[in-house]
Amino acid sequence: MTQKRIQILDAAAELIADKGFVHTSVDDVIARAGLSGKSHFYHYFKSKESLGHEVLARQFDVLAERGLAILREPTLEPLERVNVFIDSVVALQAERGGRSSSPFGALATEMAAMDEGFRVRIARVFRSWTEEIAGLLGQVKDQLEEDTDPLRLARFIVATLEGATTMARMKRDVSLMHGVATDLKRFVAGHVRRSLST
Amino acid sequence: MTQKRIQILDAAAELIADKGFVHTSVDDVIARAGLSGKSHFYHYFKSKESLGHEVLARQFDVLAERGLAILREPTLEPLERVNVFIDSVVALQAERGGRSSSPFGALATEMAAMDEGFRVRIARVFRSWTEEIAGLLGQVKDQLEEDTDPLRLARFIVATLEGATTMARMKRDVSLMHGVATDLKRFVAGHVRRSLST
DNA sequence: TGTCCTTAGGACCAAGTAGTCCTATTCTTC
DNA sequence: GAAGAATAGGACTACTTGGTCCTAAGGACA
Repeated sequence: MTQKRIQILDAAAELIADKGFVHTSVDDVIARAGLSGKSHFYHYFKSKESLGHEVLARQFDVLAERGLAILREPTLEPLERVNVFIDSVVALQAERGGRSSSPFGALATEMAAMDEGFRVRIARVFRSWTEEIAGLLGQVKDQLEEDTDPLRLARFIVATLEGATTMARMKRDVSLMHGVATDLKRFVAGHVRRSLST
Repeated sequence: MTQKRIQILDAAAELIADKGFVHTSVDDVIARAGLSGKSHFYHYFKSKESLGHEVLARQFDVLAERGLAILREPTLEPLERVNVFIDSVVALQAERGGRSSSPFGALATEMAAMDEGFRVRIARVFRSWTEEIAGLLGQVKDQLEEDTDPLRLARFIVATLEGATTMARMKRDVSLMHGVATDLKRFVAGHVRRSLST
């Protein structure tokens, strides 16, 4: 029952990642997902817009599955988790050959511009990542320099990852993400108290 | 003669920043620019697409030049120029009230997805900034820590600024860019040799 | 066997849009 | 004052697209 639904979601995700949401027609999705026609599609989704919402939500879920698992991994030191998280974003991007999506992508930008609902959803994704990381940093605040603001640092991390992703996609060069990740980890390390850092 | 053309370009830029390229109709542009009708518009532009190209090109020029002008400002110390550049990106975003406008905004992303030429154009802006910054850092390499890689650091700076811009736009909160900018400048300062930094 | 969900397929509508064409009037400029 | 460009305005075409509606066949399950 949900099987076909997921097929549709996947087909749509691919098409959108490729051509953007606006340039993906319902008929495209129907063809790609192997549906019989409009009625078949509308049997599963109320509208194209709701499809878009679900695609975004699903994309976030996929990323969240990986990302949040890392950020909550109890066997790792909090700061180490942040590092592994950074690497995982890079890895995910590399593995998808630069054509990712998710909030750390461009599809989001396009969708946000055309629909306020989408924008809000994406803003929420940014926030949840930021808060998750900030929470983690807050846990180890005693290990950080006194003037370190966990929230601000978290925002910085998220912003940089997002920027690196976009840059990599535009330049068609995933490799540069590694360099950015290296510096980003160093940036985080720079907030660790000197007395503890060695 | 070019006056009206510019009016049209400006009107289109505003509309596109607001609703995206696809959702901006030629009639919208006509209304906003105060033209008499289709014929009036097509008197100046060959097609909607060519209008899009020109709008984008114009924005890029303004932005790229603005950035490069700062990075090449001879009266400032190289490292100071980088700081001013960072601030200027923030200022630009703030001044436009978080509304699109950046080269990595809605239009650029949307167009990049559907047109290879646009993508290349965006990549070029990234590259010119990155190279300019890297060159600047290279000039003062003797003032920097030995393990500092100018190119990598330059990429980091550009990526972070881009990410912060996108995040600010999504969250409709320009203020968070200030925090990112502050941290970014501090990070750059952190690469200056200890013996020189005081 | 009967019921309900799924798949099929197509007709159709309403709306919006890019772009063409045609005719006039006004404004510049030589 | 004549020529050409700019402005005005509207009719009209061709096409795409989201979405509705209707009918009917196949499958699952009780």
